[in-house]
Amino acid sequence: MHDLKLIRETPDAFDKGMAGRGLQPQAATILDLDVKRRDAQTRMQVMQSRRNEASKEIGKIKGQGGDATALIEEVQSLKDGLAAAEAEERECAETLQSILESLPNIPFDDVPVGADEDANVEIRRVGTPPEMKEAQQHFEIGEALGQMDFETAVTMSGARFVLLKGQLARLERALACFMLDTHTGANGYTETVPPYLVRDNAMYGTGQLPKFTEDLFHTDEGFWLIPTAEVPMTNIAADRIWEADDLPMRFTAWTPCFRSEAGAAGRDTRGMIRMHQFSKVEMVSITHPDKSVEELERMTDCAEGILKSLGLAFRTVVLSTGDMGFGARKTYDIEVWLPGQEAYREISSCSNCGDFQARRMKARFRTPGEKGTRFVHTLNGSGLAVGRTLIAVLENYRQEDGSVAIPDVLQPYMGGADRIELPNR
RNA sequence: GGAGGGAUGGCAGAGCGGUAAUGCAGCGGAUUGCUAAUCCGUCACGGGAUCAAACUCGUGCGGGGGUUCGAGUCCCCCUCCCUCCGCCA
Repeated sequence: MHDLKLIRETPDAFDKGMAGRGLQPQAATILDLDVKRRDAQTRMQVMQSRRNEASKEIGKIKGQGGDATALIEEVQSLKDGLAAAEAEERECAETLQSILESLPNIPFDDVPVGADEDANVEIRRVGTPPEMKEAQQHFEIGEALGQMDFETAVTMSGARFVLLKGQLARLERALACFMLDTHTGANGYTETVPPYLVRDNAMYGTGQLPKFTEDLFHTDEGFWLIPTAEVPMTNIAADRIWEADDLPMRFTAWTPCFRSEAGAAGRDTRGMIRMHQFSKVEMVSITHPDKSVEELERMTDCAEGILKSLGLAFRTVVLSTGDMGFGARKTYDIEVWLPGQEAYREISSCSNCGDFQARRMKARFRTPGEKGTRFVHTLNGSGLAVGRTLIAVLENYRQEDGSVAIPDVLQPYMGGADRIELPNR
């Protein structure tokens, strides 16, 4: 949600932000509506003022047993004009609201301007992709191990689902536990187990609604399945006034995520890169407005730290203005090296949303000694997508004999095992 | 699933057709002074005015309709919360 006052004050900066998103200038339309709305409001208020005054008078006269017929008729005569002004004011306000809530957030000035991912800028590369004689894709490896079963998943759920078994199932759990332990330990996040089903207002708060319903799953009872734990964890701050001392709040959770992938038909159809259901360890920070810029660096560092611990090569890119998500002002994507694809693929996305979500969900804070409240800033980042991390481990740690080595830091979580062997047949 | 109760400012809490009490917290000020007390003001959002204020008008009692000169209050619809019973991990 955008701040109308800000648009009034700096319409050019607003349009520049929208241009970066590939949108036409919006400020003129918005401000025109704003002027119309205020004009209608002013006319409305003049009539309301007269009505209130007369009504008070009527009350007084009637209380004294007098005749107020003339005044009553006057108020009656105001009705049509008042109703018209009210309708106009309301119509403008609703239109304004629907425009403001459907426009994406304004990118920071240091975000590269561009239409799509081609304009993203790589800012660092960490680690070296391993030399491999014959790299395989994760589904080849997983199926050879006999522990990654797409066929069975299809029979019960259709495409974009997978059944993991045995040590691969455990590897998923091991990865998630390792990530959670790292974030709740060294990184200072508070672990949560949030709801996986939420209502409209929560989805509106983080920006999935009203525009992106087609990406979501919905139940007959009116719940939405969370596409990321960002939704329930960010909404922890919703509709409250916090104390400045409460900030920053840092939450993490390991949850399933549900996405319809409506716009992704035909993409990543093989394997478990793009699933309707996947698990992810998410980080959310609720910060003071002055701290969100540095918090994004911190959060990205936390995500990268997991990859470093796992010994996986990756690169970090800044998304261009056209490639960023709806609510973000700046986003870092972390892409892990997948030998089977000979490509870096997204495994984490860390975003600073500024006050965009906070405004939608009325998440505010108060500072002692200051009057009034301000909106908090919200950030979210994957730390990491567990399914894709599992893929990365399989492809990067596959041995020439077909077995898969287990990274050192995961071995305690795998019952001490140091590799996953091919089945004896 | 059945039966009830409720939603009012940051929080607590009155009001039942005639300008939204009061308390606590916060903010501004005054005063006395010793680990704070007392008093006054302020205390949501929006419009107008202003360099900015003072000022002024309006809206706001979960949301939306209706009745009325006038609705927190009466009527209708919806949402959410709570309690009890039933069922259940």
